[in-house]
Amino acid sequence: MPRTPAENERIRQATKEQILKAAMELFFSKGYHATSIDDVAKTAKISKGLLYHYFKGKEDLIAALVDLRLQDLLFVMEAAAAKPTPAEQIRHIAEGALEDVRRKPEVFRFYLNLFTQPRLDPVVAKYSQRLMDEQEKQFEVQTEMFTKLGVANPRKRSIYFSSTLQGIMLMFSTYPNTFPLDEVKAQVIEEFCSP
Amino acid sequence: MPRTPAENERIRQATKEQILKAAMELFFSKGYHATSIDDVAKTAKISKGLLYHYFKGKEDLIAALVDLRLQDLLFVMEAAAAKPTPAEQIRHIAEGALEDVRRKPEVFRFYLNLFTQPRLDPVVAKYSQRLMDEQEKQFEVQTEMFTKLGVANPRKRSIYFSSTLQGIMLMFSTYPNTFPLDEVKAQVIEEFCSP
Amino acid sequence: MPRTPAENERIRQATKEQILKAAMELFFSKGYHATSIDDVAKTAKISKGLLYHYFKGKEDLIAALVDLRLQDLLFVMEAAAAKPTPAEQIRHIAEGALEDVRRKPEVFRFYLNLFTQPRLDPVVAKYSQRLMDEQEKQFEVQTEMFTKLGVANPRKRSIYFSSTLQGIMLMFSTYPNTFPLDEVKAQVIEEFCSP
Amino acid sequence: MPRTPAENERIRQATKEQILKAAMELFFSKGYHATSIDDVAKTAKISKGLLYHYFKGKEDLIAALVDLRLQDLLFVMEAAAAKPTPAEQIRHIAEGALEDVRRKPEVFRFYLNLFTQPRLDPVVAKYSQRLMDEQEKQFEVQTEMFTKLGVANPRKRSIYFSSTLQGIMLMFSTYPNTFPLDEVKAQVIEEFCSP
DNA sequence: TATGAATGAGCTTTCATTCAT
DNA sequence: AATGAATGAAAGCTCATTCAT
Repeated sequence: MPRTPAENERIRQATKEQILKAAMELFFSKGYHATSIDDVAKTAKISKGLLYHYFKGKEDLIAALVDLRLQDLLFVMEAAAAKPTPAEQIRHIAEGALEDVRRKPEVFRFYLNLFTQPRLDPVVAKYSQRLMDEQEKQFEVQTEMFTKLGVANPRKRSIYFSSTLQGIMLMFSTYPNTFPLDEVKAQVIEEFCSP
Repeated sequence: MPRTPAENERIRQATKEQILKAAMELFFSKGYHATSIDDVAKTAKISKGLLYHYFKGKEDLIAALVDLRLQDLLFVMEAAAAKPTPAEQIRHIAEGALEDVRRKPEVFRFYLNLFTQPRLDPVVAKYSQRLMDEQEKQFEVQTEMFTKLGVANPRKRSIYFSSTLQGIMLMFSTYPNTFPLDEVKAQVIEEFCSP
Repeated sequence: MPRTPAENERIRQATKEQILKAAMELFFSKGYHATSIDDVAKTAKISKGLLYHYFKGKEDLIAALVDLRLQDLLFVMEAAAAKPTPAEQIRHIAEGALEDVRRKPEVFRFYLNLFTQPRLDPVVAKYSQRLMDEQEKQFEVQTEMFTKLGVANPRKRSIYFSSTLQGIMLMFSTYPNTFPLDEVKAQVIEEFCSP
Repeated sequence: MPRTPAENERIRQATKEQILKAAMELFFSKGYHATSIDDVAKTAKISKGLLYHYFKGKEDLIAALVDLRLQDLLFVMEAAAAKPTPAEQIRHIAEGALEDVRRKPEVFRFYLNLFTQPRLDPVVAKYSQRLMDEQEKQFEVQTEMFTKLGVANPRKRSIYFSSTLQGIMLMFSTYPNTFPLDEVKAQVIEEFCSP
């Protein structure tokens, strides 16, 4: 008797997750190009063939990871938007971003690396672009928050805020052991979360 | 009739530069992994064999590019150190960095990409490390400047300054057409160059 | 409640036919090598596993198709042999063959393609051989017909007849839209069906 | 000192020929699909890499072979056209074709196999098409010859001639040991080369 | 009878590097 | 100093077939 569709679906999801987990682990530590499909399959303890049963190819793996990342970013943004005051909203963005990088600096590092990929890389560029597009969308929302906060030049303020935040995350993910994240975080919040 | 040794040396230097120029052009636009040795040789209009005569391999090319970059960074730092007052020194660092990224955003982007390379990439990681080491050294010098400037917590201030600067460069190199670099630059200088 | 054995048998036959129909459709249009087992199963709307339940493998599919083809050829030959006079017998062969190719040029094309397969193709060659063997057997029967017809050199005549017929079928199946099959058929019959 | 361009060209041509010869040998005996690039490289006694240095891929090999074939066909046709009378022209076509298949039945067989490839085979179909196109062009020329010969319905006559010729070649290449080519050839010439 | 997840051998192709000249 | 023919390891991917259910 064949497995039930539900059972199959369960197996599918479990295996896909297993594969994505392996891909993450390897991409994060060795990078996309230095990771081979064979590596991923071995790490996920499945055959290469099965990997191709679930993903169209190596590129599909990074596409899936980028999708997950975009969901995460969106999630933080939505949680921020749900806050009652603009000050709290901006504070949530800052804290969300900084706590995220604190927990998994190498993950941030990986996506930043993807983000800074040369624009003509034949495979990776399009995922870099997706991340940039999302960031741009979120930037608009964030500018609106600064407007409501009542600062003088909200667009410029928003840019400066994003730059500072990105810079901190970049620095922290580079020197996770020595960077004084708490202090810096406090200063950011002090500086940007009051009108 | 054989060339003179001096003539030979001139040709050698010219050819090496030609190769490095080609490598830069390609690495900056397509990235290290997507660029093949064949590409570099063709772009430099020389044979693959000759390329291997001057450079040990593909990795040696990126090593040379990183060396050039380190020289550039050092040069800015030395010029800054030569300024009479700490305020001017810090201002020079900020202006040097920002004008550099303004001129060649894709170059900064490339080195930032290298900088954020996963730590276990078997070939690229070590150049990533070199850039990090140099940045750390410069950070110490810069902290000294902030000390002389007389700010309360110079180490923290220096970190915050670096983060901001790096963040701005990252953002500008991502959105070179819309980022208001002049305004932001003015603000940075205002914020960090007075005690 | 279990199915009756008769019911089971009916389902078996229906499924096998479904699979063979799918295989035909795909082999005829894309060819044996370009058709995957997955294609066949999907087209037949059954699972891969079930396909393997009914057929030993991909090769078994082509074996079944060749068997069907041989039956068809045999059928025409037997119908011809049943005709009262040799002239009518030969005429029946010609008409049978030409009407067959008229109806399904791509089918003839496929078997001709199989027929002309290189002799060392590790999987397909043996089916090519079967078709050749059958044709040879039929050729003997046909030569006997020409003998009865009373032509001078019946063997040579039979060969010439077969060649002409095969040539016409080849040409028609290549240019089904422009080839004047009726005219040519009439000429063939005129030329070969009188002593 | 590097090799001279002329010397390089000589090496290139020799190696390319070596590869094409190996490809022919294998394609003719095992078929396109059953022949791997590895087979070809091993037979040509070169590395796989070198094969790709000279040919873009497996498909490029068959493209080259088809080009050679088209040249051969064209050559026969031009030689025929150079004959003074239409009867001699047609005779030359018949003899050219039949002598060619006599010499290398497996070559004809291979190209016929290619010619009869299913129309949707993703790689091979286009070369099949090229052969068909060329045959159609030659058919027009041949029809003109029959017109000059003064037969009643030259187009039909030309079709019938081509069909017969193709049929003979098909039969001979199938049964090269028993097919009475000389006799049949004589009959063809008798039948088609007089007004 | 029926499913589709899972395997693994083998394929085409790329590319850093070497080597004869 | 200079060329480009030649190599070979390793990559991404396909697919006939098997197997647990």
